[in-house]
Amino acid sequence: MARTAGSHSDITGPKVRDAALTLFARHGFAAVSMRQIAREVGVQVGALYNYTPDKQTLLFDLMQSHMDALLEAFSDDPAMPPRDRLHNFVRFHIRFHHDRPDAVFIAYMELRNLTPENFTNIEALRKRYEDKLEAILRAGVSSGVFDVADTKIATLAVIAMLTGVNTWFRSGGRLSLQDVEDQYWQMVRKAVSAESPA
Amino acid sequence: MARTAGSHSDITGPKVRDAALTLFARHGFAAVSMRQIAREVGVQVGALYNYTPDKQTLLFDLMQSHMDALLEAFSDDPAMPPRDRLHNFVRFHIRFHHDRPDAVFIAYMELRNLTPENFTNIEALRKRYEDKLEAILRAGVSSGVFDVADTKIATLAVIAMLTGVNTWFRSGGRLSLQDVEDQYWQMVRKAVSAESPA
DNA sequence: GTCTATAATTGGATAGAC
DNA sequence: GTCTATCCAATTATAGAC
Repeated sequence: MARTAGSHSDITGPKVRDAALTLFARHGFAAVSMRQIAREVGVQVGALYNYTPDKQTLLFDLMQSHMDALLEAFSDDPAMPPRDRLHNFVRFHIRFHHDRPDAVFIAYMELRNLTPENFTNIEALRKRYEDKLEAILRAGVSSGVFDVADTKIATLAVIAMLTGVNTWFRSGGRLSLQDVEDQYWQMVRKAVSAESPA
Repeated sequence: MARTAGSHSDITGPKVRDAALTLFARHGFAAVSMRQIAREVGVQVGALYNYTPDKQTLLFDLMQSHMDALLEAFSDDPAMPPRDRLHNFVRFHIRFHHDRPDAVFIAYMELRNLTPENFTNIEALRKRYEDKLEAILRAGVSSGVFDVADTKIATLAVIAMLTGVNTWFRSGGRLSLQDVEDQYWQMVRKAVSAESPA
């Protein structure tokens, strides 16, 4: 029952990741030292290296976990009408990103601090997520309910618009997350919908 | 006529700013050393301090110059129809940002590396730019040609969408900048326009 | 698993010669 | 205006005791 004194791998591991996530988001990867992370966790700097081979891998693992969770959490039903699938995507994207602002911030801002191999890996995951939205838009264009000149551009435009919510929205203000979801959905829906003939 | 040997303030000054802009955009402010900047310029590190009191001020000056240029370059005519004013804004924003990707990147990514006072200053400039778009949207809502639930949210949504172009578009590919402008204009126009009754 | 101590390097900024 | 030399603080990562 009694553990080795000072042994806490099951609890320290997550704390290292949490501390790194918070600090990297607040100050930036390059500006955060391993000593700062250790202080936040409550251990000495040497102990961190039981949980990550180096600082770069720590960053990469955080980004990969985030992208994996994103891909895992999104579900889409190709049998549904494109409009409903898009509505589902908009709500999901806003809510998922709102729930983890630090991870989102890091995943977008620290790409340049990844080694080339790690960068390629993360970009592939991002591409897989974009492809899910593009499939929805393409289905809608095929059936005539959507009208966009280029589904790839529309995909990037919609994702940029939705992710932008994280730069200004925090719960507890004048608007609820539901309000935000509703308003962005109206804008996205109109932006990609086919217009009724004049 | 002959200058003091080694005196090049008129040429070194801009070179310091150019080098800092490029390096900060590529690697991030915190990851770039004054020695790296000096090497890029072709001087020793001590010489840099003739052009900036410190590294923080160098960053701030780059961001402030960018925001000043942005505000200076945009022109709007409140007498024109809101739809034309919005079209003008979309084209201007895409083109201006496309022309200076490094400055745009820094202005969005390095806000957290500013001192609190400098941050407040830059944010005020950004707010002034956002207000220009919001005024256009408000005019269109008033006249009935636009329909958005909240002009502030629509402003942020449109700017996020348009600025997103910089993350993927580079001249010389499959699409011209004109193509991109046209497609984003269609999406923005539809997103904020009043829908014709069914 | 965590600690202390340390190696080896690099950082921003300054002083003083030219 | 630029250079060389330097100060002092901070960095990542490792070694070895417990």
